[in-house]
Amino acid sequence: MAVKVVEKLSASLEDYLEAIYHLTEGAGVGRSKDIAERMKVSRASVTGALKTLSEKGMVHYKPYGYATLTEKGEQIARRVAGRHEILTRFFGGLLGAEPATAQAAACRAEHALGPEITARLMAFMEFVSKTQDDGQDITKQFQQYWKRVRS
Amino acid sequence: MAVKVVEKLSASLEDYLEAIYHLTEGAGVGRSKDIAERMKVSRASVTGALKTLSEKGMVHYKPYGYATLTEKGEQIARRVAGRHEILTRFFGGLLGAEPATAQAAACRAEHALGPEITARLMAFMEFVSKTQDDGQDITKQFQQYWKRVRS
DNA sequence: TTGCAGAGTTAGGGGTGGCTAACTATATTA
DNA sequence: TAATATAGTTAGCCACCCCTAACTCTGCAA
Repeated sequence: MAVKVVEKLSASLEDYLEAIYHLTEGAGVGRSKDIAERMKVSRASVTGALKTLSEKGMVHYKPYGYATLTEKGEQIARRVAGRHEILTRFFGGLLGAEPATAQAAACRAEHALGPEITARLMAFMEFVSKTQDDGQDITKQFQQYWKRVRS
Repeated sequence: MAVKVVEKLSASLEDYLEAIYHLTEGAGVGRSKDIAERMKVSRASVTGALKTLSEKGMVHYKPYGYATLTEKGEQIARRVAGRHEILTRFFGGLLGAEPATAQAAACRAEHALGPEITARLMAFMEFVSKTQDDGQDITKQFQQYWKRVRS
């Protein structure tokens, strides 16, 4: 009578869910080829991943058909995408890294964050965006500091 | 005439270097058994990793002997340990997560950060520790915000 | 010096996840 | 409707990294 409350997914499978999530946004469909292109893997790898995700009840998938997320899959995809987004804003917006650099780091780090850290980081970004001192927010202050400090 | 400027190591191998680095600090030696215990892997896994790291010129290692880092290995280990440390301070010190939670997340995230993000994060932590507003540093302000916001 | 406990290694196996090559299904278009 | 291009799958391979079981080495104690 094992009831799996939390499905543990590998970083790789999480990435597939996230890709499908973004591809199916706005009436799009999850085509194998597009997933492969987006993730820069072969179509064969996508097939394998879809099979695994299907077995885990994360995607609706039939051979030669489109892939769509199940409720469970979408839930996880949203969470991963959320982490990705918050990290991108942190690395890019606050720390001031180049968009591409911030994106890449976020994609790698998103799997490392648990709910606790995620919640706190979200609150922190909110806190930062709300705090104003002398008409200057923390972002601006740090950007000045960074300019001064890097040489 | 290929000159490997940057040796790419897997997250796993980086972890082994970091473990050896910490074990050999303060006149200690890198014993296989201790590495295994620290990393919670079997001794057999350690042997395999040491062999690989030795081939890559990261550790001095002879069967049945102690492991020590080469200059190249120590350089990488320092970098990884530094990232670990800065992330722990960020997650724990600034965001206020429990030490164990912060540690664990840092260990997972340390491999995801490139030099650019690392440098900026270090500067940010420095900036935070130096900034004082109304006799309150950002850490304290955020902790108050967090208390208010979480429910 | 011998023998034994504990440390270290080897052999073999499993899971994941990527790849290419070759095959099959689908869909488009003439 | 039949040919063909494109999308998708399958099969087989490799790399990584972990495991257990069984063997070997080393150093210490009797």
